[in-house]
Amino acid sequence: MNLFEQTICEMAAKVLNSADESGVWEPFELNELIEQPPNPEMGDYALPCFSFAKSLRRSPIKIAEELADKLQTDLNHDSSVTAIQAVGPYLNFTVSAVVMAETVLPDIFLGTYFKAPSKIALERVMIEYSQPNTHKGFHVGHMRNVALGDSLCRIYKYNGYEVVGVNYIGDVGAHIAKCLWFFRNHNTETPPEHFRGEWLGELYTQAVKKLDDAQGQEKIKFQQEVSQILQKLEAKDKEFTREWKMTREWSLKDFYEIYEWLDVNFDHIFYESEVDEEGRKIVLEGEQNGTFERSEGAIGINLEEENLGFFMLLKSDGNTLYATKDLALAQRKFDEFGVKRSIYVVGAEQTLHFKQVFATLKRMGYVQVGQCFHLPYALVMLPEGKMSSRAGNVILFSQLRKEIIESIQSTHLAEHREDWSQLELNETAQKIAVAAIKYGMLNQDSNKQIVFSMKDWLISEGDTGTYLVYAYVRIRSIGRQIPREVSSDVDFSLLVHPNEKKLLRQMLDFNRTVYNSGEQYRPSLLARMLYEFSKNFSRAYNTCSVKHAETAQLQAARLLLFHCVAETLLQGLHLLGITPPERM
RNA sequence: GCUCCCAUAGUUUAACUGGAUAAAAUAGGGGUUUCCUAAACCCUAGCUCCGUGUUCGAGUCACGGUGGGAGCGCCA
Repeated sequence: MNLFEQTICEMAAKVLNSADESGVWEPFELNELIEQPPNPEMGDYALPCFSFAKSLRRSPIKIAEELADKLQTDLNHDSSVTAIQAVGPYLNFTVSAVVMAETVLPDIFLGTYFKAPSKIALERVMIEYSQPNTHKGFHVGHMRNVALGDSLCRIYKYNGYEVVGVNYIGDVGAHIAKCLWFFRNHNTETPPEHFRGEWLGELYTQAVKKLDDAQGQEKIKFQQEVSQILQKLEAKDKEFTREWKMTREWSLKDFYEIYEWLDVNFDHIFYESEVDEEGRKIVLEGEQNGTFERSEGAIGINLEEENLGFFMLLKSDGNTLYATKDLALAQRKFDEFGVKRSIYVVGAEQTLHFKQVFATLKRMGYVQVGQCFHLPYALVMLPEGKMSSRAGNVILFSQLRKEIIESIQSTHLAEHREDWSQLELNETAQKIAVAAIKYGMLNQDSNKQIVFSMKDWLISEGDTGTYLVYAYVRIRSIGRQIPREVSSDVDFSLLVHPNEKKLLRQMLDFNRTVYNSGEQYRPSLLARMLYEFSKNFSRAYNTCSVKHAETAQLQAARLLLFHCVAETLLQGLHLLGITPPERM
């Protein structure tokens, strides 16, 4: 509850309790009801009166009128509330822009505002995301996961949680055997200098195709060869292990380069290869003590009670499954990392899988499963259907990155080519590209599919990441041109323009928006707020000039306001994983 | 066959979790640069898949359809 909400709730509680002797309204209860009117002319805060109708036995419209009448006498000149009016069934409050500015601007200027949430020390939470497979290409679908997970890590940290952001890389399994099979037996090319991991992904696709296309005797022969490689890998055969390690490094090198470019950092990286054995052990022990059962040669658990069917945990040939390793991984998260809360950022197609994993962990006696959450997100699709490394119809991340950078360089940065260093041109293009990609992945709800079309991602107008960073650089540009130090010692009463007030309101609500984004697992809330915020800045930029302010006092006040807008935008963008350039 | 997700201007998405006149972007039409970066701003036109129900009130909840996507024991 901020200063304004508190004042409003206290005023409303007082007058409600005097009107209704049967019930007692506490200010904090009323705070739950507080909303924001659809447009600022109606007011800044609204109290809907529907819920009072029953006990007061009057229509909400009448109640709002009566309350508004009674409250008029409570208004005085230095109050934070400047006007109260009834609009239909709503009681609307207009608050003082001056008080708002006094409340929020000095704190932002000093930086204390952004440090407040982290002062509350909350529990340790692990966020698992990215999970790419080695020997496959990193495509734009993987990017959605990375953007979501990274942003959530940043938001949770900001909100006071102790965050452990982890990756879980798939470096074992049948797809690797297929890739190596093709690499050894059918490949004629020499590995390229760069992006060897992507090249392996192509080999994998070719391997799948060759296996699918093969007929009769040949098909059987191929399948035996692949199966043999898989067994040799499982048995830690020296030669194959060496080859696996070498090619695995190629993929990892690609991944780490991408993470670095994206400014994504993990606190820890798990590999499937390290939990493989552990998982097998857990399942075999579970079979011994009767938690799991053998069925058709394989081991699994009957989850009919939970309405989740039969969950396979170990193949009949004794090889591990994805599920096997997930049990071991969960055990490590709880036992070794002591996490209280565990978030899995994984595609929605695995919703059933995680329900089964969590149910199995519960049967095994892990009470912590109550704090395990699968955060699903919908796929990035191609117009012709699902992206699949198997089928080879993917848009590689490296291609998206390359095209966006080329587009930025040629259409916008060309004009600076004469006077900027090559280094700055490159860094600026990178920052804008990262903004465009991450914002594009985060600005919509995660349970909605994204149909990928390259031309959509090259747009730099309107509701895009580029727009946000452009707003930021324009504010910084103001600062460079005004020969005046930013100071919080200004006359706040000069900030009277509606556009300025909108900005103040959004800054006042910033920390709450970040909090909600985290608790609801929705970085999109923050992304959208920042877009609206940038939009409001752009409007203010056109209506409230700093350079051409009528008086020196007004200039100083606006300079402070816009400086604070830039600081807030910088913080917000950072929480989305975006670092804006200082000029563009 | 069963289960889950999605459906809103021509297109891509919002709507504070059941509240006020459904809001942006883009595409379309028109305008703004002797003045802090026109990657911007202003004006204009255009929308809740179809039924039934729940209640003061439904884009939002329930049930039944239609269309798209995903999942359902040896893939990850």
